[in-house]
This record gives sequence, structure tokens and C-alpha cells, in this order.
Amino acid sequence: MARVNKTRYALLGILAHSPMNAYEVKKSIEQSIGFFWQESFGQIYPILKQLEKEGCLKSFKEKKGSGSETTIYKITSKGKKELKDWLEKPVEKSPYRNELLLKLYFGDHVQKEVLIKHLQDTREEVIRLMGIYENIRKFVEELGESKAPTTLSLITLDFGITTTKSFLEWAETSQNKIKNSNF
Amino acid sequence: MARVNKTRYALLGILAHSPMNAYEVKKSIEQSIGFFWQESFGQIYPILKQLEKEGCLKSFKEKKGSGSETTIYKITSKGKKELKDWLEKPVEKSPYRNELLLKLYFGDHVQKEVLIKHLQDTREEVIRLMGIYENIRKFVEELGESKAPTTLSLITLDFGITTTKSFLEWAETSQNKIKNSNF
DNA sequence: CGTGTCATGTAATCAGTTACATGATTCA
DNA sequence: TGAATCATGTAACTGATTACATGACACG
Repeated sequence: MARVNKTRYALLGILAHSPMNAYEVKKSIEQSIGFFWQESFGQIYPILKQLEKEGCLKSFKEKKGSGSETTIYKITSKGKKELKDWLEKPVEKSPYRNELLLKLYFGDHVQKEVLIKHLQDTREEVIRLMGIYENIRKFVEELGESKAPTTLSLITLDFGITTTKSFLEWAETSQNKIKNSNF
Repeated sequence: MARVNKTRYALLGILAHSPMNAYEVKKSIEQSIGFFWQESFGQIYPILKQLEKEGCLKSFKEKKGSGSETTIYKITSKGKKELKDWLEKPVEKSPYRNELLLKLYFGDHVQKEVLIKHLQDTREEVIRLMGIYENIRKFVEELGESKAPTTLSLITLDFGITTTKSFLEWAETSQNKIKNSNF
């Protein structure tokens, strides 16, 4: 299960949209795919350099208004091919770990209230996320009507919304089941 | 986000149910919490030893019918306390990565058929999982009526079932959206 | 007798986060 | 002037998988 490095593809994918510096790549990831994909600077900087060495990216210095320079990365045709080849490969399944479920499963060692609290906290957290998703959804919908990239980003966003909804239903039901159980 | 080692708690939780050897711990994890939590031997063996050194587990040799010995681990009262303390702590959120969504988000670089295929493959994979969940559910339901540990394992199982169902709906809808989009 | 499962471990490797370090620019 | 953000990196650490190695026992 999933040993290969996929950070490179996330970076290529982001840079395929538009050239930018490492710092902006991080921001861009957070704002677009952040709810299902994260990258840290400790990965981004070295891997961008490595991708350039491989010829997948080309960097150049750009002067910002006030003298200071920044390193902009631009995807090359080789980089685009690399990205496309990966996109066409089957999705590898990656390990999935859920700490809430682990605590619930072993929950007979604690008071019921503890488990109900864990479920409640998680509900509140995902409700917060749900709000963010729906705001982004509105924003994207208004922005570009029926454009393909818009369609795809809405699809990923809808994944977040639907799984969140089903999580909330499950969590509420589970809280009630625990309340009514005898332990 | 999530830097602490939780393998120890998974092992303690499993051994809190009944004493067993490392090999059986692995099997037991696979059969009970396997769909949301995995552990490899490379983690299990060293961490069991470490837990014993800390006094959370006590090991003893047991002779199997045919002369050979095996090392059985049993949880101690200190181990139970360690588990309970962790169970009471708030659930830490861990990084979530979804490769299918990543490929969909960058999907405008490939043919629509590729994305539809990825969704189809994943649907088939989760349908297979769904079958397993529902079989376990039947089995657990028949086994123990209204026992607390049963309630809790059914709750975790229902998480699998409900999220799988909502995934399937989303995936089908998304396939249609992609079919009808212009790219 | 050979294959599969039981059983126990270690070493190499890797992906990834976090902390640390540094400095420029912006803006209240 | 001081805080926030922009910007670029490296080092340490760690969690985890995978591969490797070994051997007993079961069973057809």
C-alpha cells in the first residue's frame, strides 16, 4: 500500500495551472486541494529543486516591485508529460487511519460520556469545515459557469460536502446508540 | 497535526480484550479494526517489547501442543491505565490524503474516460468492501445481542457502511457530471 | 516432500512533519 | 518600531512500510 512519493505530482499539478514560487505553491495547495491534500515546506522546497534537476520544471528569477528577487517555477513539456502519465495510472489505495473510530472501538474502557464528547467535538469540527466548503462552492459556482476545471473542482468539493453530511448523520445516530446502550 | 505514536494504544486496546502473541495481535487487528487501522510487524514487535519494558505489558512463554514456544503478552494494570488515559484525551486530527480526488482535480490534463475509469475502479473496490462490512455486521449482530462491546464495534462498522454508501452516490453522480461536461 | 501458515525479528529506506535559522518587505 | 507576512531553506526526528532472514509445524 502506497509507498511512492506523490508530492511531486501535486506540485506539478499546481504549477500546470500557472507558474509561481515555492511559497505561493504552498498557499495555492492550501486554498485549492487543502482539504484532501497537504504539503509542508520541508517537502516542497527540496522536491521543486529535484523536479527542476529532472527537467520537469524550469526556474527563473523574477524581480518584485521593491528590488527583492523570487524564484518562479514553470512546468516544462516533460513535466506535463510526467503529470499526464501519472494521472492515467490507476489510483493506488493508501492506508487509512481513523483515530475517532479507534477510540470508539475500545470505548468500553471509559465512561459513555467520553465517547459522546468525542463524537460531539468531531461533529463541531466538521460542521465548521462544511461551512468553508459551502462558501467555496458558492464562490466557484459564481465565478466560472460550465468550465471544465470548475466542474472538476466542484466535484472534489462535493466529495467533501457529501461525506461530511453522511458523517454528521452517522455521528448523531451513534451518540444516541451509545446513550441507550448498557455500559 | 498528528505526530504522536498511536500504535501503542492500538496494541494495548487489542490486548485489553485478551492476551495473545504478536502474530495473533496482527491477525486480530486485521479482523477487527483493519478497515480503519493497520499495523505492520515492523511496528508490532518492537513496540510490544517497549510496552513491556515500560510495564504496560507482561510477557510469558507458553508451550503449544507440539513443544514449540510462543510469547504471550498480557496487559497490566498500568497498561490499562495508559489506555484509559489516552481514550479520554481529545481525538487529534490526522492528515487526510485522497489520491482519487487529486487525480480528479488535475483531471483536465487527461481524457474524460480516464477519470470515469478511476471512479469506476474505486466504486468497484468499495462495493467489494461493502460486502465484507455487511457480512461482518450480520455475524456480529447474531453473535452478541445488546452487549456494549458489540454496540461499539457495530458503530465503527456502520461508519464504514454509511461512508461507503455516500461515496458510491457521489462517485456515480460525478461520473455523469464528467460525461456531460465539455472537455 | 513441499507448500502454507505460524512465529519472531532486524535493517534499510522513505515520506513527512517540525523546529530552527535567516532575512526582506509591508503596514499599522 | 514592531508585528505580520513573504520568502527560502536545512536538520533532526519519527512513524511506518518493505524486504530480508530464519525456522518450526501442519497437512495433503
